[in-house]
Formats: sequence, C-alpha cells, structure tokens
Amino acid sequence: MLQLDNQACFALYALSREIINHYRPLLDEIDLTYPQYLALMVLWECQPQTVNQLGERLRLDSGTLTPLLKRLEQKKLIIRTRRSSDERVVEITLTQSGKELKNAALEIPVKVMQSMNVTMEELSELRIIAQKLLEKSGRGCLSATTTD
Amino acid sequence: MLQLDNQACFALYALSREIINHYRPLLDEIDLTYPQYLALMVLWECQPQTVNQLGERLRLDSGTLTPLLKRLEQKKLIIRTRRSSDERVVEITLTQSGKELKNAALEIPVKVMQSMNVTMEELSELRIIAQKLLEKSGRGCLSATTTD
DNA sequence: CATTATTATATTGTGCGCAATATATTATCT
DNA sequence: AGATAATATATTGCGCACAATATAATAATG
Repeated sequence: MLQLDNQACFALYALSREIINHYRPLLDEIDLTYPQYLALMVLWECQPQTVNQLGERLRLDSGTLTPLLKRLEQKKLIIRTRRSSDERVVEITLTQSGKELKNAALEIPVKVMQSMNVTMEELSELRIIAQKLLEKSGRGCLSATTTD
Repeated sequence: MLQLDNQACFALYALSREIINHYRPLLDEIDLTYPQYLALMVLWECQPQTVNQLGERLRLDSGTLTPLLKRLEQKKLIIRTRRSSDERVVEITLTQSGKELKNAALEIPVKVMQSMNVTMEELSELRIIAQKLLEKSGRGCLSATTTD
C-alpha cells in the first residue's frame, strides 16, 4: 500500500522531467530553458511584474529567479529596473525582442504534444487533477490569475 | 488552446516540486534527499543492482547517479564495487544500515499524504494517467519491474 | 592477435531549486 | 526623529538533471 503512493510521486516526478526533455530541443532553437520559458510566459500574460509576483505565479523563490532573470536580461529579452517609489522591488519588463519571441514560442506546445504522442484530453485530465492537488496541498495560486 | 496544455505541463512541474517539498522535512530526519530516497527504494526492492539498472528504473543518467551514489556511500548506506567479471560495471549493494533504513522510511509516504491532504484515490488516479503518458512518450520502463 | 567498435561509468560545465543568510529599503512605534 | 520591525531582493552553498566529453574495459572483426 505504501509503495503504491510512492510510485504516484515518482511517476509524477519522472513524467515532469520527461515532458521537459521533450520541450528541450524545441526551446533550444530559441535559446531558452524550460524555467526561462515559463517566466516569459507569465510576462507575456501580464507586464511588467515584480520578482515577487513572478515567484508566486511560478512557485519559485528569489534564489532561483534572480540568476534566471539576469540570464534573460543578458539575452536582451527583459529589463530589470528598481521601482523608484520603492527601491526594494525589481520590476521586470519585456524588451521588444522579448515580446516578439512569443510568436516563435506559440507553436512549441503543439509540437511537444505531437512528439510525446499524447492527446489534449489526456493533458487536460492530468492538469485538472494536478491543479486540484496543488490547491489542496499548497496555497492554490495556480488558477488565481494574480495579474493585478 | 495552446496556453491550456502549457498549464498542464506547468501544473505537473509545480506539483512535482510541491510533493518533494512535502517529503523534505520527513526525509531530513533520515538525512536523505528525495532522489537519494528513490535510489534506495529501488535497491530495497532488488539488490544488488548496477548503475545502469538503477538509471533505467529512475530514468536518470550516470552524470546524476554517480555523485548521488557516492554520497550514499559516504553515509555508509551502500557499497560500490566493480564487478570482477566485467570491470566496467559498478554494482551497488546495501549495507546493513542501508537495509535497516527502510523501516524508518516506510511510514513517510502516509505522512506525506496526510500533510498534503490528498486521498489514496486522487494519488492513484494521478499515477495511472502519469504512467500511461510515460509509456506513450518514453520507453515505458515504469511498470516493467526490471528486477531481473 | 591487433584494430576497431561498443559498452559502462566517470568527469565537466551549465542551470535550476531551495535553505540559510545578508543587504537594503520602507514602515511602525514610541 | 531614532530605534525596531517588516519587506523585497540578492548571495552563498549544496544537490540534483542533463549534455558533452573522457576513460577504461570488453566485444567484434579482419
């Protein structure tokens, strides 16, 4: 009985890496890692956002985001500026090429679905359960669309 | 439509990390990381195993496993020995304390379920879909029980 | 039997992910 | 206003993941 739930956690862990591995060759073409791609997706939705807001959305802390965002800045995809009214917060803004990269990224998810040989229905089923468990166990800020 | 499947991948990625974060305080008590715990679980099932066999089961390569296994060896939980009949392969054997650690680890999954506030049914549902997608997209060596 | 190819693991380098800590700024409270 | 607390980000250190490469041993071939 105990083993069974272990396998559930492991299956999730393995599948998560498997999907990212399918993203990799496609993201390589636009010189992004999967976490960098996620950060840009959040910014494509709503912009500018603070590091804190990005972190809540992605469930990542500044120890992860700061270097990641610096790499995106080096690639001239975003700009990091301290808010003049509160010098503690760093606001992330997309550059023109950062905005334009969205067009190249749009087709990636379909290609991943094809390369993984999975259907929209399977993905939806998985997403719904995953989001339900995220809401139960964590703060549940996934479907919150915190794009104030 | 494209956003939807992105969120499926992200939900999985976020949930995977969330679960591991729930494991962390429990695994801290027995001085293990989650990947180290997984490696030991495979060894508790079947022992000894080569690095290659462990890697297939965990879907991890030697670049990840070699340092991980060296840490487990430093903790006196396993022993790494080169097979005399073929000096290329490294066989992993549990030490006595490595075997005994299973007892302390047995109760962890139930505690994780409780701390995440999820049911066995939800986990099973998730595991079944995840394993199905893993089989479709990858080599599908999850339910293979490759414990020769 | 020597050469080549294959196999198994190790090494190196990059980028997360997260805990712990540090730093700097702003808000709060006498 | 000055001391204290709270907030937002940055830094450091460790352990994965994975690609690329290296090393060593075995198998296959002529």
